[in-house]
Amino acid sequence: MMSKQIQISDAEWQIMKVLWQAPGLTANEVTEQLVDLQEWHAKTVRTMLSRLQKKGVLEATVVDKLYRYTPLFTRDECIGEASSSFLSRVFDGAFSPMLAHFVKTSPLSKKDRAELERILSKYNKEN
Amino acid sequence: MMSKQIQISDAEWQIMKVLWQAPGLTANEVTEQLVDLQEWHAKTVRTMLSRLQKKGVLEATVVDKLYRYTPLFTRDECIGEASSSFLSRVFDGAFSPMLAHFVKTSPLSKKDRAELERILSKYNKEN
DNA sequence: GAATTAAGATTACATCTGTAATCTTGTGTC
DNA sequence: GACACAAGATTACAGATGTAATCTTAATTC
Repeated sequence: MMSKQIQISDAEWQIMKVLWQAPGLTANEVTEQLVDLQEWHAKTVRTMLSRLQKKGVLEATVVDKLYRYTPLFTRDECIGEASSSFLSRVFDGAFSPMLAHFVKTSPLSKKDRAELERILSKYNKEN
Repeated sequence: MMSKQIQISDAEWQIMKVLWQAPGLTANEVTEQLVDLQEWHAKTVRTMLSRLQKKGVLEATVVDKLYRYTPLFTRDECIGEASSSFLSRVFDGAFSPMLAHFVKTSPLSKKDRAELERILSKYNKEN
């Protein structure tokens, strides 16, 4: 479980996404993954990695004299953190108004809605 | 419509919530509303109000020699902004994974779920 | 009218973020 | 072994944020 109060910033999320996809990359490998998408300088990526390590979100292990970075929390854990922080900031922590908002404003395809209904009914049965 | 790139911080959201509830309050009135909930100093509230005004989120009009603050955007507009920013940061902008996450992890009551299903089916009919 | 207040303006200051540049050091090259 | 290069460490620096304190000024009170 994430020990609360760990904040992952916008830019840091980009880094984390890469490392959840491929844990254990080196700084350079992370940079390569990002260069296509982002306009980040290699130095910038290194800064992010260090900060994330300092925050305790990443672990750096030396392999062949190079640091390899690995997330210490799962994507789901971090999503949970970010979500509840967002939820309390914007919706005072109330789930259903938030869901209602998203369902109302989102461009859900028929398929998306079917999926959601499936999930809902599944959870209806369970509790 | 909010002109994008307006960011409302955590603390600022607290202020905004008060003013959406009761537009046109003075700084002191806002402070009063918040003192029960938050531990904010009156000076802090004033700083927030000024910043929000500077950001163009609030408008300050002088009434009887006192500033009265009014939101320039509706709550829904700001929710929309915050949501899409959250959505793109955490879920790469993909709605249904986000919804699925929330539905799975949220402690929805039977009533909440019923409400959601109602909304879903309503939107199913519409498009 | 001198002193006190209270509102608002200005300033403060540490931390976090985005975005790197510079410094240090070990390693490989001639 | 002197030199260059690359990885990592340290430093930079402006804007945002949280959280106020101080300064200015106009109105209020003796």
